[in-house]
Amino acid sequence: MSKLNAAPTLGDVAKKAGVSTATVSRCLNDPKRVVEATRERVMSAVEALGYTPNFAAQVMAAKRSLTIGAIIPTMENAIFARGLQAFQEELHSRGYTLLVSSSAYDPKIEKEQIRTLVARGADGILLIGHERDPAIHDYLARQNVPALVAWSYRSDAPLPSIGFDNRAAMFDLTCKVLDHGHKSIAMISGISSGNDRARERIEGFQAAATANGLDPQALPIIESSYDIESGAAAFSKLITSTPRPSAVLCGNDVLAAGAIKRATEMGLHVPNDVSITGFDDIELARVVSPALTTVHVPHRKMGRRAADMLIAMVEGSFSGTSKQLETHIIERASLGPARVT
Amino acid sequence: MSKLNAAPTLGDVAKKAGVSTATVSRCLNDPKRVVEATRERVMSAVEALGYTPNFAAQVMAAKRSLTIGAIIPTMENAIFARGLQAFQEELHSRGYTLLVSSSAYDPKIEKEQIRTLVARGADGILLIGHERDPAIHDYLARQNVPALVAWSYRSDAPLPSIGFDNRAAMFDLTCKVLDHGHKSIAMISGISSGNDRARERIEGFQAAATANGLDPQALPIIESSYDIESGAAAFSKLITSTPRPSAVLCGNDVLAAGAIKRATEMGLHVPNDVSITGFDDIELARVVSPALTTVHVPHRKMGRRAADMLIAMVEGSFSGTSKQLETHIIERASLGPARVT
DNA sequence: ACGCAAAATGCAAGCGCTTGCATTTGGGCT
DNA sequence: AGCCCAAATGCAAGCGCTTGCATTTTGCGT
Repeated sequence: MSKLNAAPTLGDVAKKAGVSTATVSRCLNDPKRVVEATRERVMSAVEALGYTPNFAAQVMAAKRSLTIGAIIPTMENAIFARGLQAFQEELHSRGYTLLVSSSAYDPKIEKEQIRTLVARGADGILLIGHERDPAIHDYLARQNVPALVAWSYRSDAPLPSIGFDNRAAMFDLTCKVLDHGHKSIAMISGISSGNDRARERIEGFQAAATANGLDPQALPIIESSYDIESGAAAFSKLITSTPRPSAVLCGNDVLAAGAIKRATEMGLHVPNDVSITGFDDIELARVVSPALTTVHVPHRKMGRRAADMLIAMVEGSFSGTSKQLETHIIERASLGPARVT
Repeated sequence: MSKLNAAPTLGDVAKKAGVSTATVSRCLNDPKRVVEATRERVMSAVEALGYTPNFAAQVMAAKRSLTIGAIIPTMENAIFARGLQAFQEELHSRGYTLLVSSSAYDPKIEKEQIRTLVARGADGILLIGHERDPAIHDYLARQNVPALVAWSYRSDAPLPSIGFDNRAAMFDLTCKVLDHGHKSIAMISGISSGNDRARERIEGFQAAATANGLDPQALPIIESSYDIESGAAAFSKLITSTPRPSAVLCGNDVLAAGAIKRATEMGLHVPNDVSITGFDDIELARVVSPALTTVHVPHRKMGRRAADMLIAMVEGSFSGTSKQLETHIIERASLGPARVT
């Protein structure tokens, strides 16, 4: 059945156990369909040969891979780590395997990765954010691969989603900052192009300003890529604005960590000289000093629910409704009252 | 060839282009073997149908997947992130795809993941560290899947490796700390069981102590899992030792970040009251304050070279020699002179 | 003992692709 | 025009597994 020194196949096991390949297959996939005595014989043959099923062949024959793909914008910081971890744990407990790849926030790469995951037989795909070429939806529909969007809730989007309201969360946080008496505020955002989460957070920021009688056009906003150094650089620029901001709201915790770092390097005390806030509440938020006031996102819950929903979609028992989760503000030392001038 | 509303196959493309499946296949994999006119016809059929090759079928027929698997102990912190990123970039540029999974530092899980990756047709596998059940080597040999060990160099190990000398690096760092006049030092290590890197770092620490006239048995060492909170907890314990350590060396930067955090919370100034060092030089080392004195590891270089070596192994052109890389100490503010008492 | 339905197992047809080998085609020469 | 060889293409056999259907075995009731 197979040459010397090659991996053993189902056929090898079957021959050794004196049964047909069908029986071996059933023994492995649905043991109760095989009588005890036979099963034992087969299992010990499997053991003796060190047999491992060939995944490609399984996928091909069964037309299902029990594999879910996820494409996240970046693995370089921990923004998605906790949620993804929970996602994967839940998938695992349901018998699915997770394949992850990162798109570096590039729509071209994301498109490529989607094709790759589909080609690899992913039964379903998890995507981040709603914004992408509609052709992708057609492609996924044509290939019969369900997809779910996470980290961003929207009820009217082409793909079902699970997440929270980025705009409202940032609105609330901005209000909280203004409540501390800050009049001159600024924002360091992630790159908003192709990133609905970043854009919605900007909108929330501006809307809160408007609602509190500030002119949103007058508030400086710098877009920056999501790493600590860029956050630091953006802070440097922002802090020279006139009037100098007394509070800088950041699009996520990584940017905020960069801002704090730079502020400290410049001899500014946080929050006495300048308040800084983050978004996401990743571990980093508690490590920097002072610890970050930030928006807590229920990462693990989101991951678990995402797994639930996507599996339901794959198995054809999906209700079709998107799911919105709540966020809340965590106050830590990086936000203080505006200094009286 | 294929039913309505199902993904198009090679056969569909062939029919549409009026050629055989063989020609389509060659067109896609080795275009120069097909004459221009035909190629164009085929390509536009591919385009029109939105055809994507079925990966499982390709693997099955070609018996090669152009996929490399990597199993790392954890994705939860950034220890392996940079190296893995470089590894993946290099693989990508050579036409290979990377599949990553994490073992949570559990040998059982690692074993399982190895089988999974092999079953998925990985052409080669990257592992971290040398310590594992020898049966795994047999299994890999039997399945004809080459494996390379990274993050730990050893010339006499069963598997070829690329990495650095963890023992020597920690030895040097410890000497450096002692040079600063510290007499009472302690270490927070990762869990050494099943982790040769952690164990070698402990050895280096103890050897340096011995070489400097200290009794290594007298130096407190706490093993702790690799996260910030555990590092903080370990620091709490350590700092109550008698005599109180004036310098705490940590097995990696994450532990050191936890130690700094706790020290600060306890009102201890780093480095005036206590010096703290890390290992790995990940981004976190520069974010914490004070920034960490640590061992710089050439992550990106290691990743790139690992890709080189593993591809060579897969393609059968491997020299067989392991590769050792150099590390060096980065001095930042977290290490200061011992206080004169 | 015998007959029968149910349980257990076997048969064999694919799944979509690659590739060695056979066949056809196309040019360049004579 | 007629040949010949190389280039282009087609044929068809797998790759290792799952699964619908057919066949055999088992266990019971009578």
